[in-house]
Amino acid sequence: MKRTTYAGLVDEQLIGEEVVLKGWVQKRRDLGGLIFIELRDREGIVQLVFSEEFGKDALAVADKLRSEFVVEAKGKVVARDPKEINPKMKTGKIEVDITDAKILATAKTPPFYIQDGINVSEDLKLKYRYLDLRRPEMQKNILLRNRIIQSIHSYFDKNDFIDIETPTLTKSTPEGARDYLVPSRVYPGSFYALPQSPQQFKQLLMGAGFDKYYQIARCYRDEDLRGDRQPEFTQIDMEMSFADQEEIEDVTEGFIAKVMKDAMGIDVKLPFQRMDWDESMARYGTDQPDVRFGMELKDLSDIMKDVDFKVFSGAVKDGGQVKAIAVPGGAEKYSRKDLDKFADYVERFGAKGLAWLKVTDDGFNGPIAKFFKDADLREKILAKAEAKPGDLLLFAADNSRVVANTLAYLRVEIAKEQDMIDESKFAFLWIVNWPLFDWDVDLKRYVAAHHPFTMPNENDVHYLMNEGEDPHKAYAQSYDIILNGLELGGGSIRIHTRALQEKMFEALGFTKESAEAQFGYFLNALDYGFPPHGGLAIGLDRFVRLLADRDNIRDVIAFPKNSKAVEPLTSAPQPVATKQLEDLGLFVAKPDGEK
RNA sequence: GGUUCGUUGGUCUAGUUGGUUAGGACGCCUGCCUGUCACGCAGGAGAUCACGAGUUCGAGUCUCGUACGAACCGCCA
Repeated sequence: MKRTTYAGLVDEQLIGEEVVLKGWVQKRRDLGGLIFIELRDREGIVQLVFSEEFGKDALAVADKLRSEFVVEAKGKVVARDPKEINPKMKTGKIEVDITDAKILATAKTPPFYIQDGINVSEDLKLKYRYLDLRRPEMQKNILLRNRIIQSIHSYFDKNDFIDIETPTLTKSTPEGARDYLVPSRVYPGSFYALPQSPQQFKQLLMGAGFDKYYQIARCYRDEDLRGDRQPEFTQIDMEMSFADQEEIEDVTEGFIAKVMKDAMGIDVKLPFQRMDWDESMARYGTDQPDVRFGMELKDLSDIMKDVDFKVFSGAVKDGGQVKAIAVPGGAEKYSRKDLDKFADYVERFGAKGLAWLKVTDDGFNGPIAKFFKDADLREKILAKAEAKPGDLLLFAADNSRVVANTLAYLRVEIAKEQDMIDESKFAFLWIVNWPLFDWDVDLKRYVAAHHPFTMPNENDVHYLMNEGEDPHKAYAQSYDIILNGLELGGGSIRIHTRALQEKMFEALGFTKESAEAQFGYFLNALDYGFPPHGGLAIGLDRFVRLLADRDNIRDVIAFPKNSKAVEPLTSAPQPVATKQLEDLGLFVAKPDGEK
């Protein structure tokens, strides 16, 4: 018997027709001489009816059916009696009277229900991922991911981009994340690295004259995991020659608009909002702001620099800042206990505490209110913080980094608690004009804010090229794209001349020799006529996750790793046979405590 | 590397001040049932309370350690 349609696609159009369906038993309801089976496949569920009057043998088969048995069934689609219609089911107006049925596979009782919204540990779901993936919500996520991928291919193909594969066995690089290494059998002691991104190769492809490149590329980073981070992940990677920042942003907006239309049926408004990095840090304390709500950070440093409250005035005098957010109506909503909890939490950002004031009709309330009795001062604070009676003012006073982290966290957390976010909105935003360098506190040196191939702003090139100027003052032609307060991806215009690229390495603390050793092949390539070029990469998993409205990217990846980078289904990683290690010339040190 | 929380039949969970037979729901098995759709009814099986040590007359419960899991910080664009 050949399948004629999917269970989930049987509808009123097919009434009177004979259909052959194949799928899994979702549910069996045995009423004796009458058995109902809910049959599930990737498109949905339909009710099958087994009774002696339709097929005696089929009824005997139905008697044996259990959850998750695989079954094929032939029967006639019929309209249900009006009083038997199930409005909760998409296929609830019809059912299939089964004349023939056959069990294709039996099944053990699954360790969890194959249905949406189950409350089961992530561990168990990952161990039986093939069962987890049978659940409709997971099927939906994976199908959505497919739709998005097809949409991306179609967009880039139509716009004359060329899909080119780049190696996954490549060279380790010192900058950025920790590499996954692959030992070489042919050269014992030497290693390939799995790419953190196809960055170098896509630039070389521009040098090769391919002009417009894209790839849906797997990338690998050996760092600890988070809800939105997996050790292997997928990037929508693209690069264009002879394009400036604006053209690359246009292409990106075009592809995002197409994906939103194809996968979600949503028309997004173009162009997206653009904001300078400096402004984003000042107003939101983060480079990935959620602009779906206000409650912005207000700088009160000037007002606070001479107040009696030493925590504030001292922070300003030490070169730091005092900033605040005003929580609308927060004076009532937040108790001292709630605020203590926030204070505990923000300690992890380095904050020494959390100062707050409740705004009343005639002054301030709270432990530090006594320092702010002066009416003039109060007016200044209220005006600057844009606060009114009934609001709660939350302050951070410290260096700019601690202040930003603390208030950025509180802003988002409180907005979530107070339902201030319109969840139906998709707020895309470009963050542009990044610093070219970042000071790394631990390494005590400058690192590339984006990566070492990023082009400085046209007007800042002199900081690098002229002797005696400070290269670290330069800003970059780089851009990140933010969706609902989460970084989707980013890119930059790249350096395409050897002279500037060498200066860049120099500014990052490379010696001529170390730059040559690490990136010599790339510097040499730049000698042979590279076009001006730039590009961008977007995290596919994160993008799909946001569109699927899930909390964790695991939900949009078929076989993800758990939070300890283990894949519970296969139990990878695993030790390997000594012979394999010998072939590779490897010797494994025993963990501490073992003999 | 660090912080916090967790681990009780297949699953989710209750478990009091440390006390006698570890309770419930769903699922599973058997039987009955021709209009169910969270089907119903009757009966039944199913637990090394993660592991190890300690305190105690007595530990699911208290203490310490270990393993595993989750979230977060560090790390990572």
